[in-house]
Amino acid sequence: MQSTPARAVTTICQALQEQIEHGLLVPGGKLPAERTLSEVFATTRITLREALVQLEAQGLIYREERRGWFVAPERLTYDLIERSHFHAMVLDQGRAPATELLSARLQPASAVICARLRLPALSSVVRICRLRRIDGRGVLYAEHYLNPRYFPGILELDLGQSLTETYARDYGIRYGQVGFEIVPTALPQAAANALRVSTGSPGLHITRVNSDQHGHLIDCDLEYWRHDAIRIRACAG
Amino acid sequence: MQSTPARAVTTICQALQEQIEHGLLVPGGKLPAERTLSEVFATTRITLREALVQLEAQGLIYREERRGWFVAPERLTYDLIERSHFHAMVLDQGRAPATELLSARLQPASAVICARLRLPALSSVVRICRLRRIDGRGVLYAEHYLNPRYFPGILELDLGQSLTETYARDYGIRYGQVGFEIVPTALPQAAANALRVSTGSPGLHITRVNSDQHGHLIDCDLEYWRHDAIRIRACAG
DNA sequence: GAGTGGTCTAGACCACCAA
DNA sequence: TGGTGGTCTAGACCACTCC
Repeated sequence: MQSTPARAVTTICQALQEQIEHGLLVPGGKLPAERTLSEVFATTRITLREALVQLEAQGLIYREERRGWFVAPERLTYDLIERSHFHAMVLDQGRAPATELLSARLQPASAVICARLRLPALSSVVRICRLRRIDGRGVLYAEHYLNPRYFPGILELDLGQSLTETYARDYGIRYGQVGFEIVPTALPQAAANALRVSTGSPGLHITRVNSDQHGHLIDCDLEYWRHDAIRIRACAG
Repeated sequence: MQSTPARAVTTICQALQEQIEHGLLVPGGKLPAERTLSEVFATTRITLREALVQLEAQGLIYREERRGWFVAPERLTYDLIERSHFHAMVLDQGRAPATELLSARLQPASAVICARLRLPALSSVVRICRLRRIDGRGVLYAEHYLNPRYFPGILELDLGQSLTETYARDYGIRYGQVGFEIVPTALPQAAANALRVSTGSPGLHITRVNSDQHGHLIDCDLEYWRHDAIRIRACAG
């Protein structure tokens, strides 16, 4: 059937996959060192790494820059329609969310952001960069861009919390229409660094453009997810 | 700023990226041979290939099994809300669609399909496998599973056409509610073969579960897209 | 049949993480 | 400081594509 006569890489993938599926390697657990594994499978590190990269692409294992390889936990389900925010979503699914504020400041908007928010050239926007974790593992790097007109003084608030809740509590703003754009691509430098992922590894880029209950474009956010950490759901019709 | 002192791989990526963005390499065009490129950049094939794989992950270039590397065309925009079908979508975006029927038959449903279509164990389903192309390039491998109860005699019809139109024309069935599930993962063997992609390369897996205008679950399809060929849009609220 | 990509070997050095 | 992962070298053979 299969013309390929059992590649070394394939054999290694299957062996590891079997061990993982049978629970001999637990989610979040660390794999043995690459050199050890390459001895176990009687091959070179290069070949072994190719197998690991393939399992990484499948989402079965993941890598932490310079720390090693780990068994991937279950994906988070992200429902496009039931607009929940990160903390609630993660809690609902029995996991522990955390948010780390990386930076927040007022700055000139890039051309891309001006277009998304329909702002004139050289407008200022509030830019908030955050890292989100599930059970301690960084899964999402997000850049929020807010139209400052709707959010006076927001830089003084606690931005480690849910923005959705801050909007409602401090500004009386709730989300109305939301536009999504989902693109599978490599993680850009900033996202890769924050997620401690090697540069150029596959990721999922989600752009959200948010309007409030009155139809004003209030903000947008650029989300970069580890590709193995997410499953998107939606219902239409 | 950047602690890394300009890796060889990074340098190569930037050089190629620049050439592509400035149109010296046109979409669909073939890159020079790997050995040629490795000489141009004064490095080994292994290192050069790593750079190519990274550009592939970014969606800038793609590979055709044993045929070489090519510059990736623009992505197709797939709108979850405006339920259009493949042919119409592709035409609307000024491209040329094509569909190739790979197989079609009645067979016992797998457990996964039974669950999706809420069928009892060991039910039979119609399974239709197709390859879809844009401007001649294979971008989507799709497996359709139809509840045969709603589609008597469908295996006798021309399945190279739009199923959506066949449903409407021959069975008076239109789509009602549709459920989506989107998961970034490696392409499985069958999809990789059909798309002439190397096994285990990254892809996007979309599962659709379709109801008709009366709310009956009529079919589902498992779609496997080249990760660089698609951009998903949706609007909610 | 020539050339290409797919696969694999057998090393090496460095930077960083953990102990 | 030892071990790990990140990166790179300099080859090799095979199967397939394309001429």
